Amino acid sequence: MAAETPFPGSERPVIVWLRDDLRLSDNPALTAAANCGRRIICVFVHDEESEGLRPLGGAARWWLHGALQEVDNALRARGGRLCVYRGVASAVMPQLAADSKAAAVYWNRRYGAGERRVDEAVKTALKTQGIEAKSFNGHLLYEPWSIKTKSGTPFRVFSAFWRAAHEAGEASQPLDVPSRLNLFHGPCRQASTPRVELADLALEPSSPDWAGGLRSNWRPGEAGALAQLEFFLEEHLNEYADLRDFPGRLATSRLSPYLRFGNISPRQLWHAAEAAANAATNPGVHRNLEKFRSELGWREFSYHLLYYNPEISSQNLQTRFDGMPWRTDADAIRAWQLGKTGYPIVDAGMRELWTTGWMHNRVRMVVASFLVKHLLIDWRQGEAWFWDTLVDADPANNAASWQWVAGSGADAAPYFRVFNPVLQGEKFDPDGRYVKRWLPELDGVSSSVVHRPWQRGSKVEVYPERIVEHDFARQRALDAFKGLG
DNA sequence: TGACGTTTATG
DNA sequence: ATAAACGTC
Repeated sequence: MAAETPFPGSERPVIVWLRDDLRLSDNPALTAAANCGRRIICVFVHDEESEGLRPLGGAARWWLHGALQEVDNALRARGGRLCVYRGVASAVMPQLAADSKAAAVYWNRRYGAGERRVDEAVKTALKTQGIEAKSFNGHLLYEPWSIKTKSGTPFRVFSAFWRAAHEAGEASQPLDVPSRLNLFHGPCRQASTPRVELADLALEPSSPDWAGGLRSNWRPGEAGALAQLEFFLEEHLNEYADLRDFPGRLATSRLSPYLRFGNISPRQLWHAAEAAANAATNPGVHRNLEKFRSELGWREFSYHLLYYNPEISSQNLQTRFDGMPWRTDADAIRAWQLGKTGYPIVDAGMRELWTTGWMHNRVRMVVASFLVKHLLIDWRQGEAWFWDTLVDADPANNAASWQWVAGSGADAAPYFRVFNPVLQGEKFDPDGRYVKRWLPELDGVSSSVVHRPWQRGSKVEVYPERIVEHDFARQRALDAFKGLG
């Protein structure tokens, strides 16, 4: 067969390398490519081989598939397509750039250690080939190196970090989808590495197909993100501060998986929330806006911690926790994973997670506290389960939040702060609406005992026995903490 | 972005 | 007698 030009056309194209920025709006790399006037090739490389890249969990893989599909659809609607490859990115990208005779490769930055190593290797290889490599900020309001203490060290306390972030200036305005995209629409051939179909990546579960609950609860991709944002701003922003902690109210934004894969950007949320607040007339608008923004702030802080603590998902930030006498208890872990601990608020959360790939934020704190403190099981076990089951499993947020709950984090909850799952349930799910949604065992149980079904008179016979009793577990956790010195 | 036992204030 | 307030984990 005669050799054919992999990417025909006389003019040298620009490659946009998409990663955790699966959107067309507010995408600085894409906008820069559009502005440079060259033809644009949009590329995704599925890299499961490079050292230091953590393989995605099952739920996240499902989301990634849907988000990539949506990017491809959006590009096709504009006369282009998404070119998908598989392999070691630091080899594939330079080869692809050479084969396509690209003038430049643009991407939005990542902040994990392994990801930065890969991106650095790509940049070095491209420059050796005389190809321009340029990176942008599409993932954060404030990149880690732009926020520092007066003495030049990274922040370790959220409130101080967030105050300094405000002083660093307002997040910049989001970019529109480029009005003119000169997209490449050819067959995406490459001489060295064959292009693959999205389905070839096998990101979706096949048999058994466990993704039904995910499919019926989520619509991955940019259009789904914008729809969810509009719904949240319309229905829930104006009661956000008061109701976000009540899992029965569905008052949170539910935007986390979209942020994780960059189906929407924090800059878009920052400014869209402000616009919605300005248009509202009810009292407390400012308080709700600031509360929502501070949740974006926690995400920023997590990325700050990840950048300065590359091993955050495997190493205690406070090394004294290395001496914690974690228990080995496979039965307890299994009961926790399955939502059969005997505590309704814990069990409801874990079943919501298993069914939908997501869990309400308040309940995440309760189930995490239960695993780490009541069961004395290493937070890394919980982090790993969340990594595999959450559609929003995020390299920064997941690890930083688990360490926060465990008490091993930088600015962590004190270890002696042990959530009482009964009181948390009664306080934040007073009518039992949330636990009943996920626990059919509790049908018809009165709200007065729905969070303590073992109590005499609750008439709950089928509910799992408590795997550990609260007072005992609390004391055991406090003793273990005291032993850390 | 807790819980809990104890003390103190108020009637 | 009950509820704030307080100290400790």
